[in-house]
Amino acid sequence: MTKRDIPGIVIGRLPIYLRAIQRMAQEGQRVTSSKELGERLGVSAAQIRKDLSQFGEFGKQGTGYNIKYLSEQLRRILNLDVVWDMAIVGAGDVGNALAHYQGFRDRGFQATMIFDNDSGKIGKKIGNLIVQDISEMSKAIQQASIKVAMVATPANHAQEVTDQLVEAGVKAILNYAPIQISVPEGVRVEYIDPATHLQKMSYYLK
Amino acid sequence: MTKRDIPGIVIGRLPIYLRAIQRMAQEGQRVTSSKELGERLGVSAAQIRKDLSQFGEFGKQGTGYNIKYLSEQLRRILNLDVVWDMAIVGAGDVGNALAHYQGFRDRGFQATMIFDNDSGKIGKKIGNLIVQDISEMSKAIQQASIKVAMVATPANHAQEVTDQLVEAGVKAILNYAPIQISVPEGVRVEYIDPATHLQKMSYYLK
DNA sequence: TAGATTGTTAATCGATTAACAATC
DNA sequence: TAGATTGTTAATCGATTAACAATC
Repeated sequence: MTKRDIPGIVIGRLPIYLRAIQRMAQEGQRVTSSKELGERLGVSAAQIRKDLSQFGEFGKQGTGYNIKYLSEQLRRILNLDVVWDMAIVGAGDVGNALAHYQGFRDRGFQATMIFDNDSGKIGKKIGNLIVQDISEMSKAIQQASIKVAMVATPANHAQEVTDQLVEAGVKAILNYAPIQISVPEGVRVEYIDPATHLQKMSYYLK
Repeated sequence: MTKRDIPGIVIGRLPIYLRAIQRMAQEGQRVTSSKELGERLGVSAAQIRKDLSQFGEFGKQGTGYNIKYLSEQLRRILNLDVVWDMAIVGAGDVGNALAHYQGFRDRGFQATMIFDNDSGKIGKKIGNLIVQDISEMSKAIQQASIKVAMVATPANHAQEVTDQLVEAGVKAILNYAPIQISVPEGVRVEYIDPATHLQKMSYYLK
């Protein structure tokens, strides 16, 4: 099943919009406009209206967008009306920080498993997870029907770990290893690599 | 001073190219082509040639690009022929992982300071850094002429911390707090928020 | 009603790709 | 020489913005 053809760049902005309006909601605000939201995010009002119009009509002329309603709609569109269980692969510093991170739950995700291949770490507790042997990973992920994983291994293990995850049925991978990984059609990968962000900024630095 | 007008989207791809060819170099490869690099990264060969041609002529017809030479050139373009000192703000799980992260050094950066406002953390050692009181931050950053910082505080402190960093002369901020921050002209900000990446993927998840 | 703001269309702008002469 | 691949131009494609009728 392929989604109706909405550009990936639009999909990528929806979580940004959602984050901003959820913050507005927290601050007690009830209504916003494409103008206000755009100013807060540094994007044009027209772009916000255009993006949202791909999915329906969520605003009212003259008044703008009801924050609670728009927030519900965005969460529905992004499939965030459920909480997705996640596996973490790698129990080093990054895996550790991810296991402790409190910010996922409110935003539709929770880490429920963490794996490593280091016998010194297996069985240890990190947050409320117990580090499992990576040799158990495939079985555990299949049994729990896990669809989302975060890879926090060294670069040289990222591809083999990815292959195992895909084999076990994972469909979305957030890769912290500083290397491009390849996956079959139908599996999504996003990358987090602080050094590439820093390097992009250092271009402007002198 | 403004750089000659090269699109930010091009600058953003250079670190990706650099990462890939440095890996090729590690694997002992001497030469590559826009075709090979493109296939590895999932971008078109034409795009790679076009991007690189913004900065000079780095290849040879018939043979391609010398990896060592291209790598040097990219590092020069990105101002990575020096190591940039960085400050970390926030000594929670994220700050801790950043302080321990071994991957920066090879890529042009090193964390040399970490700050927190929790008296229970101040004075403690994280990796080879000692957590300093955030009230000392401005002075310390100015004295060391630090230009790059990573913000790893809760969202509600990110803006005030940013203001202090900018005031102290920081020009590039990597923000891990899940909130948009505003900075004056001439200061760059990049964002890392795992939840937005996950939410982008979950759109495609059912 | 008057003012504000939406959703949408058409115009503009910018980025990507295809094609190819040059040349190693 | 023949084959490969660059750097660059022109064509295509896609994304953003401006403008405005509709309407709350």
